[in-house]
Amino acid sequence: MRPPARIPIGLALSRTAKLTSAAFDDAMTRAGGSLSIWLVLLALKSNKGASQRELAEVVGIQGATLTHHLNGMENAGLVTRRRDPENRRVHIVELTEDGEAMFGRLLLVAKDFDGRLRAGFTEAELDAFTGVLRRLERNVGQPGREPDDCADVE
Amino acid sequence: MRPPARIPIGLALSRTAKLTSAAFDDAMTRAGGSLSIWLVLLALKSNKGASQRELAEVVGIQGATLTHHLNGMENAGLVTRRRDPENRRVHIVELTEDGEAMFGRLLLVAKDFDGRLRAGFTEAELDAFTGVLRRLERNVGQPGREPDDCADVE
DNA sequence: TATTGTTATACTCTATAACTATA
DNA sequence: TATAGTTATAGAGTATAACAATA
Repeated sequence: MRPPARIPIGLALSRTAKLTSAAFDDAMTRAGGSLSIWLVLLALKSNKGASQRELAEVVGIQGATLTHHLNGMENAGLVTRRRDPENRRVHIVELTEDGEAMFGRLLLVAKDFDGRLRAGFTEAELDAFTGVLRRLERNVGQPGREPDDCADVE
Repeated sequence: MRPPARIPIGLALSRTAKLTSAAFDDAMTRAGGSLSIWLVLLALKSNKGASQRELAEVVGIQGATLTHHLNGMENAGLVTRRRDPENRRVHIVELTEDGEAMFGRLLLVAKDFDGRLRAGFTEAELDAFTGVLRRLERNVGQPGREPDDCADVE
Protein backbone atom coordinates (compact mmCIF):
# COMPACT_ATOMS: atom_id res chain seq x y z
CA MET A 1 0.00 0.00 0.00
CA ARG A 2 1.03 3.51 -0.75
CA PRO A 3 1.84 6.10 1.93
CA PRO A 4 -0.84 8.81 2.25
CA ALA A 5 0.48 11.66 0.06
CA ARG A 6 3.91 12.88 1.10
CA ILE A 7 4.17 16.60 1.60
CA PRO A 8 6.96 18.04 -0.57
CA ILE A 9 9.76 18.56 1.89
CA GLY A 10 10.92 21.80 0.29
CA LEU A 11 7.42 23.27 0.45
CA ALA A 12 7.15 22.52 4.16
CA LEU A 13 10.63 23.94 4.71
CA SER A 14 10.05 27.17 2.81
CA ARG A 15 6.66 27.70 4.42
CA THR A 16 8.08 27.51 7.93
CA ALA A 17 11.11 29.55 6.96
CA LYS A 18 8.92 32.26 5.45
CA LEU A 19 6.82 32.48 8.61
CA THR A 20 9.79 32.58 10.96
CA SER A 21 11.78 35.02 8.82
CA ALA A 22 8.81 37.37 8.64
CA ALA A 23 8.34 37.19 12.41
CA PHE A 24 12.06 37.73 12.98
CA ASP A 25 12.15 40.66 10.59
CA ASP A 26 9.15 42.14 12.39
CA ALA A 27 10.92 41.85 15.72
CA MET A 28 14.06 43.43 14.25
CA THR A 29 12.03 46.25 12.71
CA ARG A 30 10.36 47.00 16.04
CA ALA A 31 13.86 47.29 17.52
CA GLY A 32 14.88 49.77 14.81
CA GLY A 33 16.75 47.34 12.55
CA SER A 34 15.89 44.73 9.94
CA LEU A 35 16.80 41.18 9.05
CA SER A 36 19.40 42.18 6.48
CA ILE A 37 20.97 44.81 8.75
CA TRP A 38 21.22 42.13 11.41
CA LEU A 39 22.93 39.68 9.06
CA VAL A 40 25.44 42.31 8.00
CA LEU A 41 26.11 43.38 11.60
CA LEU A 42 26.59 39.74 12.57
CA ALA A 43 29.03 39.20 9.72
CA LEU A 44 30.94 42.35 10.72
CA LYS A 45 31.24 41.28 14.36
CA SER A 46 32.29 37.74 13.47
CA ASN A 47 34.79 38.73 10.77
CA LYS A 48 36.61 41.83 11.97
CA GLY A 49 38.82 43.40 9.35
CA ALA A 50 37.34 41.31 6.54
CA SER A 51 37.06 42.82 3.08
CA GLN A 52 33.61 43.51 1.67
CA ARG A 53 34.15 40.68 -0.76
CA GLU A 54 34.62 38.28 2.16
CA LEU A 55 31.70 39.77 4.10
CA ALA A 56 29.39 39.41 1.13
CA GLU A 57 30.31 35.75 0.89
CA VAL A 58 29.59 35.21 4.59
CA VAL A 59 26.17 36.84 4.24
CA GLY A 60 25.54 34.95 1.02
CA ILE A 61 24.97 37.93 -1.30
CA GLN A 62 26.84 39.68 -4.11
CA GLY A 63 29.35 42.42 -3.45
CA ALA A 64 27.16 45.05 -5.08
CA THR A 65 24.26 44.01 -2.89
CA LEU A 66 26.41 44.39 0.21
CA THR A 67 27.48 47.86 -0.97
CA HIS A 68 23.78 48.70 -1.18
CA HIS A 69 23.18 47.66 2.42
CA LEU A 70 26.36 49.32 3.68
CA ASN A 71 25.32 52.59 2.00
CA GLY A 72 22.13 52.54 4.01
CA MET A 73 23.92 51.63 7.21
CA GLU A 74 26.55 54.30 6.66
CA ASN A 75 23.83 56.91 6.06
CA ALA A 76 22.18 55.73 9.27
CA GLY A 77 25.49 56.24 11.07
CA LEU A 78 25.95 52.57 11.95
CA VAL A 79 29.22 51.92 10.10
CA THR A 80 32.19 53.77 8.66
CA ARG A 81 34.28 52.79 5.67
CA ARG A 82 37.90 53.72 5.14
CA ARG A 83 40.64 52.47 2.86
CA ASP A 84 43.12 49.93 4.16
CA PRO A 85 46.58 51.62 4.16
CA GLU A 86 48.16 48.21 3.39
CA ASN A 87 46.09 47.78 0.24
CA ARG A 88 44.16 50.87 -0.67
CA ARG A 89 41.72 48.91 -2.83
CA VAL A 90 40.28 47.29 0.28
CA HIS A 91 37.70 49.22 2.28
CA ILE A 92 37.70 48.43 5.98
CA VAL A 93 34.21 48.52 7.44
CA GLU A 94 33.83 49.29 11.12
CA LEU A 95 30.94 49.70 13.50
CA THR A 96 30.42 53.15 14.98
CA GLU A 97 29.25 53.61 18.56
CA ASP A 98 25.69 53.74 17.29
CA GLY A 99 26.38 50.61 15.30
CA GLU A 100 27.62 48.81 18.38
CA ALA A 101 24.56 49.97 20.31
CA MET A 102 22.30 48.74 17.52
CA PHE A 103 24.11 45.42 17.50
CA GLY A 104 23.61 45.04 21.24
CA ARG A 105 19.94 45.89 20.91
CA LEU A 106 19.34 43.49 18.05
CA LEU A 107 21.34 40.78 19.79
CA LEU A 108 18.87 40.86 22.66
CA VAL A 109 15.97 40.57 20.24
CA ALA A 110 17.67 37.74 18.36
CA LYS A 111 18.36 35.83 21.57
CA ASP A 112 14.82 36.31 22.77
CA PHE A 113 13.51 35.13 19.43
CA ASP A 114 15.77 32.09 19.42
CA GLY A 115 14.64 31.19 22.92
CA ARG A 116 11.04 31.45 21.80
CA LEU A 117 11.67 29.18 18.81
CA ARG A 118 13.40 26.57 20.97
CA ALA A 119 10.59 26.41 23.52
CA GLY A 120 9.44 22.87 24.21
CA PHE A 121 12.29 21.19 22.32
CA THR A 122 15.10 19.09 23.72
CA GLU A 123 18.67 19.76 22.63
CA ALA A 124 18.70 16.33 21.00
CA GLU A 125 15.63 17.13 18.92
CA LEU A 126 17.11 20.37 17.70
CA ASP A 127 20.47 18.74 16.98
CA ALA A 128 18.70 16.13 14.88
CA PHE A 129 16.78 18.93 13.16
CA THR A 130 19.86 20.95 12.22
CA GLY A 131 21.50 17.70 11.12
CA VAL A 132 18.68 17.16 8.65
CA LEU A 133 19.04 20.78 7.47
CA ARG A 134 22.71 20.19 6.71
CA ARG A 135 21.98 16.97 4.85
CA LEU A 136 19.27 18.73 2.84
CA GLU A 137 21.82 21.36 1.83
CA ARG A 138 24.11 18.62 0.62
CA ASN A 139 21.28 17.01 -1.33
CA VAL A 140 20.45 20.31 -3.00
CA GLY A 141 24.04 20.46 -4.18
CA GLN A 142 23.59 17.29 -6.23
CA PRO A 143 22.47 18.14 -9.77
CA GLY A 144 19.18 16.58 -10.85
CA ARG A 145 18.39 15.25 -14.29
CA GLU A 146 17.46 17.87 -16.84
CA PRO A 147 13.73 17.82 -17.68
CA ASP A 148 14.52 17.43 -21.37
CA ASP A 149 11.83 14.81 -21.90
CA CYS A 150 9.13 17.02 -20.42
CA ALA A 151 8.90 19.56 -23.20
CA ASP A 152 6.02 17.83 -24.98
CA VAL A 153 4.06 16.46 -22.05
CA GLU A 154 0.78 18.30 -22.53
CA MET B 1 29.69 22.98 31.66
CA ARG B 2 28.10 25.00 28.91
CA PRO B 3 27.21 23.60 25.49
CA PRO B 4 29.52 24.87 22.72
CA ALA B 5 27.65 27.85 21.19
CA ARG B 6 24.18 26.99 19.95
CA ILE B 7 23.50 27.99 16.41
CA PRO B 8 20.40 30.19 16.20
CA ILE B 9 17.76 27.80 14.94
CA GLY B 10 16.08 30.39 12.74
CA LEU B 11 19.38 31.26 11.06
CA ALA B 12 20.04 27.61 10.21
CA LEU B 13 16.49 27.24 8.98
CA SER B 14 16.50 30.30 6.75
CA ARG B 15 19.93 29.45 5.35
CA THR B 16 18.83 26.01 4.22
CA ALA B 17 15.49 27.33 2.98
CA LYS B 18 17.23 30.04 0.95
CA LEU B 19 19.52 27.49 -0.69
CA THR B 20 16.75 25.03 -1.49
CA SER B 21 14.31 27.70 -2.69
CA ALA B 22 16.95 29.14 -4.99
CA ALA B 23 17.72 25.68 -6.40
CA PHE B 24 14.02 24.93 -6.81
CA ASP B 25 13.36 28.25 -8.52
CA ASP B 26 16.29 27.55 -10.84
CA ALA B 27 14.82 24.18 -11.77
CA MET B 28 11.42 25.78 -12.34
CA THR B 29 12.94 28.52 -14.47
CA ARG B 30 14.75 25.97 -16.62
CA ALA B 31 11.37 24.32 -17.20
CA GLY B 32 9.85 27.63 -18.27
CA GLY B 33 8.13 28.53 -14.98
CA SER B 34 9.12 30.00 -11.64
CA LEU B 35 8.60 29.29 -7.98
CA SER B 36 5.69 31.72 -7.63
CA ILE B 37 3.98 30.50 -10.82
CA TRP B 38 4.28 26.99 -9.42
CA LEU B 39 2.70 27.96 -6.11
CA VAL B 40 -0.19 29.66 -7.87
CA LEU B 41 -0.71 26.71 -10.23
CA LEU B 42 -0.66 24.34 -7.27
CA ALA B 43 -3.22 26.44 -5.43
CA LEU B 44 -5.42 26.52 -8.54
CA LYS B 45 -5.31 22.75 -9.01
CA SER B 46 -5.95 22.04 -5.34
CA ASN B 47 -8.77 24.59 -4.94
CA LYS B 48 -10.85 24.48 -8.10
CA GLY B 49 -13.43 27.23 -8.28
CA ALA B 50 -11.91 29.13 -5.37
CA SER B 51 -12.08 32.93 -5.36
CA GLN B 52 -8.89 34.90 -5.71
CA ARG B 53 -9.26 35.92 -2.12
CA GLU B 54 -9.16 32.28 -1.07
CA LEU B 55 -6.33 31.45 -3.45
CA ALA B 56 -4.23 34.30 -2.12
CA GLU B 57 -4.67 32.98 1.38
CA VAL B 58 -3.62 29.48 0.33
CA VAL B 59 -0.48 30.85 -1.32
CA GLY B 60 0.15 33.13 1.65
CA ILE B 61 0.14 36.46 -0.18
CA GLN B 62 -2.14 39.49 -0.47
CA GLY B 63 -4.95 39.67 -3.01
CA ALA B 64 -3.25 42.46 -4.94
CA THR B 65 -0.08 40.40 -5.12
CA LEU B 66 -2.00 37.46 -6.55
CA THR B 67 -3.60 39.78 -9.13
CA HIS B 68 -0.07 40.76 -10.11
CA HIS B 69 0.92 37.13 -10.69
CA LEU B 70 -2.34 36.25 -12.44
CA ASN B 71 -1.87 39.19 -14.82
CA GLY B 72 1.46 37.73 -15.85
CA MET B 73 0.06 34.24 -16.16
CA GLU B 74 -2.94 35.45 -18.15
CA ASN B 75 -0.63 37.36 -20.51
CA ALA B 76 1.40 34.18 -20.88
CA GLY B 77 -1.79 32.32 -21.78
CA LEU B 78 -1.71 30.02 -18.78
CA VAL B 79 -4.99 31.06 -17.15
CA THR B 80 -8.28 32.73 -18.00
CA ARG B 81 -10.44 34.82 -15.70
CA ARG B 82 -14.19 35.24 -16.01
CA ARG B 83 -16.91 36.45 -13.69
CA ASP B 84 -18.90 33.94 -11.69
CA PRO B 85 -22.53 34.18 -12.90
CA GLU B 86 -23.68 33.30 -9.37
CA ASN B 87 -21.84 36.24 -7.86
CA ARG B 88 -20.43 38.55 -10.44
CA ARG B 89 -17.95 40.06 -8.01
CA VAL B 90 -16.04 36.78 -7.96
CA HIS B 91 -13.61 36.06 -10.78
CA ILE B 92 -13.22 32.39 -11.57
CA VAL B 93 -9.68 31.53 -12.55
CA GLU B 94 -9.13 28.52 -14.78
CA LEU B 95 -6.13 26.87 -16.37
CA THR B 96 -5.94 26.94 -20.16
CA GLU B 97 -4.57 23.99 -22.11
CA ASP B 98 -1.17 25.64 -22.02
CA GLY B 99 -1.61 26.15 -18.29
CA GLU B 100 -2.38 22.46 -17.80
CA ALA B 101 0.65 21.54 -19.89
CA MET B 102 2.83 23.87 -17.83
CA PHE B 103 1.46 22.36 -14.64
CA GLY B 104 2.29 18.86 -15.83
CA ARG B 105 5.79 19.93 -16.79
CA LEU B 106 6.46 21.69 -13.50
CA LEU B 107 4.95 18.80 -11.55
CA LEU B 108 7.60 16.48 -12.97
CA VAL B 109 10.31 18.93 -12.01
CA ALA B 110 8.87 19.35 -8.52
CA LYS B 111 8.66 15.59 -8.02
CA ASP B 112 12.20 15.10 -9.22
CA PHE B 113 13.40 17.85 -6.93
CA ASP B 114 11.54 16.40 -3.97
CA GLY B 115 13.03 12.99 -4.63
CA ARG B 116 16.48 14.54 -4.73
CA LEU B 117 15.90 16.30 -1.41
CA ARG B 118 14.68 13.11 0.24
CA ALA B 119 17.68 11.05 -0.89
CA GLY B 120 19.30 9.18 1.98
CA PHE B 121 16.55 9.89 4.50
CA THR B 122 14.14 7.45 6.07
CA GLU B 123 10.44 8.29 6.18
CA ALA B 124 10.69 8.42 9.96
CA GLU B 125 13.47 11.00 9.83
CA LEU B 126 11.51 13.21 7.48
CA ASP B 127 8.34 12.83 9.53
CA ALA B 128 10.24 13.93 12.62
CA PHE B 129 11.66 16.82 10.62
CA THR B 130 8.31 18.10 9.39
CA GLY B 131 6.98 17.62 12.92
CA VAL B 132 9.64 20.02 14.19
CA LEU B 133 8.76 22.46 11.41
CA ARG B 134 5.13 22.47 12.53
CA ARG B 135 6.09 23.00 16.16
CA LEU B 136 8.40 25.85 15.16
CA GLU B 137 5.48 27.50 13.37
CA ARG B 138 3.45 27.25 16.53
CA ASN B 139 6.28 28.73 18.57
CA VAL B 140 6.57 31.64 16.18
CA GLY B 141 2.92 32.35 16.78
CA GLN B 142 3.57 33.03 20.46
CA PRO B 143 4.29 36.72 21.00
CA GLY B 144 7.63 37.55 22.59
CA ARG B 145 8.23 40.28 25.10
CA GLU B 146 8.50 43.76 23.64
CA PRO B 147 12.02 45.19 23.77
CA ASP B 148 10.66 48.29 25.48
CA ASP B 149 13.69 48.65 27.74
CA CYS B 150 16.07 48.88 24.80
CA ALA B 151 14.86 52.15 23.34
CA ASP B 152 17.48 54.32 25.05
CA VAL B 153 20.46 51.97 25.05
CA GLU B 154 22.91 54.05 23.04
C1' DT C 1 -22.27 49.52 3.38
C1' DA C 2 -19.60 45.34 2.60
C1' DT C 3 -17.10 42.40 -0.55
C1' DT C 4 -14.18 41.13 -4.66
C1' DG C 5 -10.88 42.27 -7.37
C1' DT C 6 -7.85 45.81 -10.00
C1' DT C 7 -4.85 49.75 -10.54
C1' DA C 8 -1.34 52.76 -9.11
C1' DT C 9 2.49 53.18 -6.64
C1' DA C 10 6.35 52.03 -3.96
C1' DC C 11 9.52 49.37 -1.07
C1' DT C 12 13.03 45.63 -0.23
C1' DC C 13 16.18 42.49 -1.69
C1' DT C 14 18.52 40.92 -5.11
C1' DA C 15 21.32 40.83 -9.42
C1' DT C 16 24.37 42.14 -13.64
C1' DA C 17 27.13 45.33 -16.26
C1' DA C 18 29.89 49.13 -16.64
C1' DC C 19 32.76 52.03 -14.17
C1' DT C 20 36.70 53.98 -10.90
C1' DA C 21 40.67 53.29 -8.10
C1' DT C 22 44.22 50.79 -7.04
C1' DA C 23 47.80 47.20 -7.63
C1' DT D 1 45.71 43.00 -16.53
C1' DA D 2 43.62 41.77 -12.20
C1' DT D 3 41.26 43.01 -7.97
C1' DA D 4 38.11 45.79 -4.66
C1' DG D 5 34.47 48.32 -4.52
C1' DT D 6 30.78 51.64 -6.44
C1' DT D 7 27.23 53.29 -9.51
C1' DA D 8 23.51 52.67 -12.55
C1' DT D 9 19.93 50.07 -13.70
C1' DA D 10 16.64 46.51 -13.55
C1' DG D 11 13.67 42.75 -12.12
C1' DA D 12 11.07 39.78 -8.92
C1' DG D 13 8.18 39.64 -5.15
C1' DT D 14 5.81 41.86 -2.02
C1' DA D 15 2.74 45.45 0.13
C1' DT D 16 -0.73 49.42 0.97
C1' DA D 17 -4.14 52.69 -0.55
C1' DA D 18 -7.48 54.21 -3.57
C1' DC D 19 -10.66 52.72 -6.82
C1' DA D 20 -14.51 50.17 -9.61
C1' DA D 21 -17.90 46.78 -9.83
C1' DT D 22 -21.14 44.15 -7.62
C1' DA D 23 -24.12 42.68 -3.88
